[in-house]
Amino acid sequence: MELLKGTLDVLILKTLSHRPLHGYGISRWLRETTREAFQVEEGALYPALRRLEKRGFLESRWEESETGRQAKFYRLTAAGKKELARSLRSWHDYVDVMARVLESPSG
Amino acid sequence: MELLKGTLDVLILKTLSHRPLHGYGISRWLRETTREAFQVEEGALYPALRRLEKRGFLESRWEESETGRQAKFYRLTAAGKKELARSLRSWHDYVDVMARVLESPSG
DNA sequence: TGACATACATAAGTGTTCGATGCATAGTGA
DNA sequence: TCACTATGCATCGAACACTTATGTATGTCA
Repeated sequence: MELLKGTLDVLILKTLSHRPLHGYGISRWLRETTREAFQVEEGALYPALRRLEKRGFLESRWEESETGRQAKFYRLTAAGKKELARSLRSWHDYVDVMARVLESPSG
Repeated sequence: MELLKGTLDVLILKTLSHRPLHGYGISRWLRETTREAFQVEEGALYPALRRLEKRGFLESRWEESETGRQAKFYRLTAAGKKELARSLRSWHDYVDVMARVLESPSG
C-alpha cells in the first residue's frame, strides 16, 4: 500500500514514542505492526528522519544495535512529543472532515 | 486545513456522486460540507478535474448554471462510480492501518 | 564463498497540491 | 457610474514528499 504523502512523519514519531530506534528498526516495526500494509522505503525514511531531526523533534546518537553493529538511534525530544500530540490531533481532525464528505448521503 | 495529497480525487468523485456540478460548485459544496475546513484551491481543482476526465471517471458538458451563466458541468461515468467505490475502500483501509500504528500503546 | 539480513545514505524522477495570476460576466450598493 | 463582490474558467511555477534505483559496508550462516 502506498503511503499518503504527509502521513509518514506522524508514523515515525509514534514509532519512536515507544523507544529509541534506528532507521531500519523503524521500518521493520512499521511493516510488522501494519501487517505488511505499509512498507516504508528507505528513500522516504532517511530524508524524513533528517527532516524531523532538523526541526528539533528527534535527536540521534550512534549506538550498538541488538545485532552488535553500529546504528544511528533516534529518540523523541520534548518538542517531538508535543509535535506527536499535535500530529495525532491533526490526523483525527482530518479523518473527521473526510468522513463528513464521504459519508454524506449519496444521490 | 491543507489537503493530504491523494485525497482530493475521492472528494471530487464523492461530490459528483450527488449530482453533476461545475468546478466552482464543487469547491463551494466541499467548503460548506466541511465547514470551511477544506478550501480546495482552483490550482488544485481544475487539474484534478481534467485528470479524472482523462482517466474516464468523469465527463463534462457546457450547460447553464443556476445563475444563468455557462459553466462546465462534470458528471460521474460508470467507471467513475466504480472508482469512487474503490477509493472509498482504499481510504477506509488506510485509516484502519494508520489506527493500528497510532493507537498502539505508547511507551 | 555466496547469499541474505542488517544498516546507512543519496540521486533522479514523478505526481500532487498550493499560491499567484489572468480573463470575463453579472449583480449590488454607494 | 464606479467599485466591489461573486461567479466561473484556466494556466504556470514552486514546493514538497514519496518511489525507484543505486551504492556502500558489515555480519552471519550454510
